[in-house]
Amino acid sequence: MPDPATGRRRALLNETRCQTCSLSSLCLPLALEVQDMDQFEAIIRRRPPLKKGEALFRQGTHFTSVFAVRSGSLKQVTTEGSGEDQLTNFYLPSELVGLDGIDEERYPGTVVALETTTVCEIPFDRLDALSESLPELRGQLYRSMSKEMRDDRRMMRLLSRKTADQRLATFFTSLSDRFRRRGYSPYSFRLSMSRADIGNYLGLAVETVSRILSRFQSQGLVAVSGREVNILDLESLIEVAEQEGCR
Amino acid sequence: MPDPATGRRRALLNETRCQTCSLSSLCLPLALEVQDMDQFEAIIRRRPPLKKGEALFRQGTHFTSVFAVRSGSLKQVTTEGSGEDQLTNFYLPSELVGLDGIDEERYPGTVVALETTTVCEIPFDRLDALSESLPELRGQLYRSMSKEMRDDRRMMRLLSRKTADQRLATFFTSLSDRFRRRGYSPYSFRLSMSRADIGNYLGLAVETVSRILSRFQSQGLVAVSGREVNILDLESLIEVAEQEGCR
DNA sequence: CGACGTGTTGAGACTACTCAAACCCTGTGG
DNA sequence: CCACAGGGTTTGAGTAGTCTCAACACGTCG
Repeated sequence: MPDPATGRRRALLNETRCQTCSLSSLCLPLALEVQDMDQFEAIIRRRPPLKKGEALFRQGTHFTSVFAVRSGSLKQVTTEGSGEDQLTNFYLPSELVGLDGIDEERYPGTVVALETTTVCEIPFDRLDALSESLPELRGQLYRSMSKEMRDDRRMMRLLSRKTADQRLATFFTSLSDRFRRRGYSPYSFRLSMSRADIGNYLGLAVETVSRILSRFQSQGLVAVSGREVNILDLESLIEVAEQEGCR
Repeated sequence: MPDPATGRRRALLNETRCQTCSLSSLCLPLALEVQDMDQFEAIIRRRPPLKKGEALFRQGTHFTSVFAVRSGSLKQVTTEGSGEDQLTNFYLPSELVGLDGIDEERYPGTVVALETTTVCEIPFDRLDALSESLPELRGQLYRSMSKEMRDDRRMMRLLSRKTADQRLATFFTSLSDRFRRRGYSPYSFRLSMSRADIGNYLGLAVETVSRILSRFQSQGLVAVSGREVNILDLESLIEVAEQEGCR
């Protein structure tokens, strides 16, 4: 009879195998050959699952690792001065958290789990060293950072040019797309974030988020019940998100 | 008597020497040892100066190189859909342009010179290859990208939480700081961008920019005459930029 | 059952936008 | 040398979208 503790340990080890991970086609080692993946897996550290509301790391603490989301979701919140918080990002499975901490060697925001969440910890010094001998890994790292910069620019455009309606529509179509890419339904999903989070992220008051959601519902674009979302007319939603010259 | 053409050629070559460049302490090779810098210089390509209004590259064209600004300034403009342009960044000397094109291998925006501008072209495949053998270069590249991500987050905060006054004040204090770091006066400088550019960047109408500048002037914070700027009270300007709970 | 967190709805206020017109440089051509 | 055109900038008046404040509804958990 096998020792249950060892069995559990082996199971945990197994879970960190990138080769068996369903996200491998989206995650950092995506471009790696099988033999290289072993090296990559060797530097990954397992983390116990985070409970809802738990912090992965806090703003200002020393930067040591980046993290790949394995399951669940997180938000990044930055507190500047004595002002109020700014929610700068939501992270879904396969996405890389913490890359913006490299420069100053401190995390520029607190990252909090929105639900039970598991992550792979990737110590950055080891990752950097490994990226020396694995050009594909290095390339993927450059691409990840570059993509995040592009996404940020898109967000800046949203915040400076789009109306509240367009922002919400963009938020939902973008979420839908991210779920689709990860193999989930693009039409039906559960929001792990509160209305307040959405508002903070999109630069809108909670009330505005709520109002517009109600209107979308009455227009037959979506069916929202609490945090449960059904997208009824993705086409029109995309149209709202991208309509121009509204201002 | 030396051939004037060769002389000119030699002068051009000389200008691309990082070791004699006044920006070396801010630029990409900042962390390199003298012997490594030679290797880095070997991959840099000289570009003829850009005239005001000329494009360094256009949105959607194939990504090949990143560029370090040597003198002058540029703006990055992204056109999405058939909507209007969004100005996503201004680039000053020593800053790196084009990093957001790595991911999709296409430049996500058109970058245009705001005045006569010289840049160093750094072919990315060569840079990537060199970053394999020069850990300091690789680290600096990671840091540059990470910093740009942090700056983007700060911009998102500005766009979603700050009033028009705060945005303008932030814009000026930030410019002032960037000039100071580059050895120019932090109090007196010439804007290379138009009011329209500033408005587009900050998510404000031109008229709003103009109005608030007039008010800042009457409040004794700055003296503005056309594109000539004198910061009279940097302290107060910073205070305006960071005041909280204004909304 | 009551309390709390979360979400919804309503009314009024305010910031920044749009439209419109005037102003001011700079360069150009007579 | 001046008149004039044209872009960029400033100022004014009215409007509209979003915020704030406030009350209320819903659901969950002790």
